[in-house]
Amino acid sequence: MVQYASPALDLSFAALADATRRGIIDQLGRADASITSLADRFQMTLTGMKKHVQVLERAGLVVTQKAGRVRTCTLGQRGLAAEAAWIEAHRQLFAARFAALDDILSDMQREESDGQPE
Amino acid sequence: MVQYASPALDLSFAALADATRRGIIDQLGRADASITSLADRFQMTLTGMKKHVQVLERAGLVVTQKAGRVRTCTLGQRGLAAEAAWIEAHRQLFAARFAALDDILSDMQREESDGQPE
DNA sequence: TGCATACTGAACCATATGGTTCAGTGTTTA
DNA sequence: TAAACACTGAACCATATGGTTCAGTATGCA
Repeated sequence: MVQYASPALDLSFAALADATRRGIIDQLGRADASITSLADRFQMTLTGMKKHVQVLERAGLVVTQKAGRVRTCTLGQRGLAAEAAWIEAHRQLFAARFAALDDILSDMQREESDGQPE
Repeated sequence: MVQYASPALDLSFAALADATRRGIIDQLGRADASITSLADRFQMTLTGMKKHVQVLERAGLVVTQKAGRVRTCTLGQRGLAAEAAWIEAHRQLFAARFAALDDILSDMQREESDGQPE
């Protein structure tokens, strides 16, 4: 497991690769929530939910704070900026590749029609 | 591992959660490549590279085709549209949550200054 | 024909992941 | 003060991941 690149993106994309965790982000977008309420909603043990929240926290997507006996989870201020940036940059890569392909295809078509005037 | 949501996003975010695989996408953005050339560039065995390519392929991000004895890898036409859509939608969620917090804070400030006129 | 190339598949390994249970610890509240 | 609540941590389990090696198979070229 050589590391030539962003461990931050590793962590956040891995965090997003699980439906439960994407659901937690959805949920926290509506309102802050305790571990217990999230565990209820996603039908999971407290321990299981805590692990998911920790994954999101390590990725910087969620922030938690303990007040008394309840730990409240909130969306992290960092947001999804870095992830959006990577995705957008590479969306253009995909698009450019297909544009290049289109060029080749239209070149081929031009050549073809050049060979057969009208 | 209950599944209430998009296994497609599970696959693609998981595929993106690895620096080598993000690097492969980078590379394929510049030019199509064989398994061998990718394995060379990322200093990995053929078998190891093949596994990465398979992960990308299962996620629909890469398409491969075998001609003779060489398998050529290309970016998939599907692109990163679904992933971009999810991220953008949730970026707004994050933003909205902080806008709400700002409102609360400015309310608090207003109340405070109301109590202490000039 | 025969050797080099390019991939493929099985088997293996260490570590990570997604979950559980059980046994705590610290906080509220009746 | 005692019971209920909210979380925490350790231990365990099955499966997935990221890699390897080794032994093929199929293709291309001299």
